[in-house]
Amino acid sequence: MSGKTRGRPPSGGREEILKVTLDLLRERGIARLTTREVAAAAGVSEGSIFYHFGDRSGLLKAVFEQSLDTLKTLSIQAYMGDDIRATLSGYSDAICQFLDSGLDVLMAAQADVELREAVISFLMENDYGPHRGIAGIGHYLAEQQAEGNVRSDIDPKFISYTVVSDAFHRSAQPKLFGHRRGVPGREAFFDSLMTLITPV
Amino acid sequence: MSGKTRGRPPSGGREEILKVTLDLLRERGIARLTTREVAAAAGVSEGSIFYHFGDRSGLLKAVFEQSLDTLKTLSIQAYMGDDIRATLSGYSDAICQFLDSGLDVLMAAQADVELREAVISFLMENDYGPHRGIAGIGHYLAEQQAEGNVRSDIDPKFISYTVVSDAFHRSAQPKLFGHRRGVPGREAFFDSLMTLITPV
DNA sequence: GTCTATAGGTTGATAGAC
DNA sequence: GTCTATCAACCTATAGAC
Repeated sequence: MSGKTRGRPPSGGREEILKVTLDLLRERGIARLTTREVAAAAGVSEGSIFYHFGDRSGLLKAVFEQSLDTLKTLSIQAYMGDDIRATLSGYSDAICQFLDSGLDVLMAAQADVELREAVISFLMENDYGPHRGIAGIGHYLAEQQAEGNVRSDIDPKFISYTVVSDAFHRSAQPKLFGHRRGVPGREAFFDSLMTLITPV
Repeated sequence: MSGKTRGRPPSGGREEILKVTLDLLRERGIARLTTREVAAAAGVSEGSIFYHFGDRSGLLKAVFEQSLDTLKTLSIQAYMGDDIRATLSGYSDAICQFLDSGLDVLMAAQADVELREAVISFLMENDYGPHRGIAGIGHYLAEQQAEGNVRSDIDPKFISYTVVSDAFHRSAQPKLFGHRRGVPGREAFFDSLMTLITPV
């Protein structure tokens, strides 16, 4: 490996196919995603798609893995600070940003058993999943608790789970139900949360 | 209307088709759901499917609406009592029970723009959605708060949202990620929640 | 209402030239 | 690596008998 992304960019075709596929997937849904339309939208021939990805399934898996692999860089580390609220809120925001497209991918995979299993395997192998975020926030809060910045009678794990499941719900509800009714604004959510966990 | 389900059951064929469709949909995914296989599994001819539902889309919409319409009977009313924990826990359990198949339907609909929009319209028309549960729990907790059974410095709406988003996450994570890591057990979750909202 | 048979239209995939 | 055919398979939907 001499650097970069490991031997590729001879003609951008492959990357364009990946990009277009994800776009079409999110707009029209995986059921309407045909190799024909991908080729047309990407400005390449169908042959190119099969040359690069083998088959339709291979194309989809590549798109899924590329999308989900952004989880690699998603860590609370980048948001950690003394301001608990800012830390939690910042990280939550980053999770939502990932889920905006990540959830579409995850849900699209549910449309086909084979893809479903492939995606779950990929997540397993890389240890990707909500448990990471939950654990990360949990450790952070435990530290803050040790320093007396968080009420001592609560379980950090519970709070961290609450933060992650909020981000999850906040991202998923609009997609599945078409609206945000019932979901508190970010500010309101963290206002309430801080009220609960701040020592008296 | 003379009663029952409004003029139907001449031969159970229609109901069997609906049942089998939902089963196949959940097992193999909507992308692999063909009218051919539904007919075979239901023990009817393809013609019957089109006679009853017009087209494949009609079949899917019928299945979706039938599944989602069980939300009609999902209310906190049935679980309300003086024991706050039992009330919340019982209702949460009922939500999860609905989501077990409801989420599969909701996510399957994401596979096709047309279905996606049809489902969202259906939900809108019936005012189905998380906001209902959130509001219901919110009112209940506000009452309990007025009676001094819930800490007075917290927003009932925040807690109710937390309960619903937990049920949501608890149901969704196993489907999307294939495991429950990071998700606290029901008991642990409500233990922590009660600790937070119980007056000192 | 249910079945059989069949038509019509897509779609994923391959082969071979450049 | 990319393109231009082209194919074989499959799937939705219809027509007509019972």
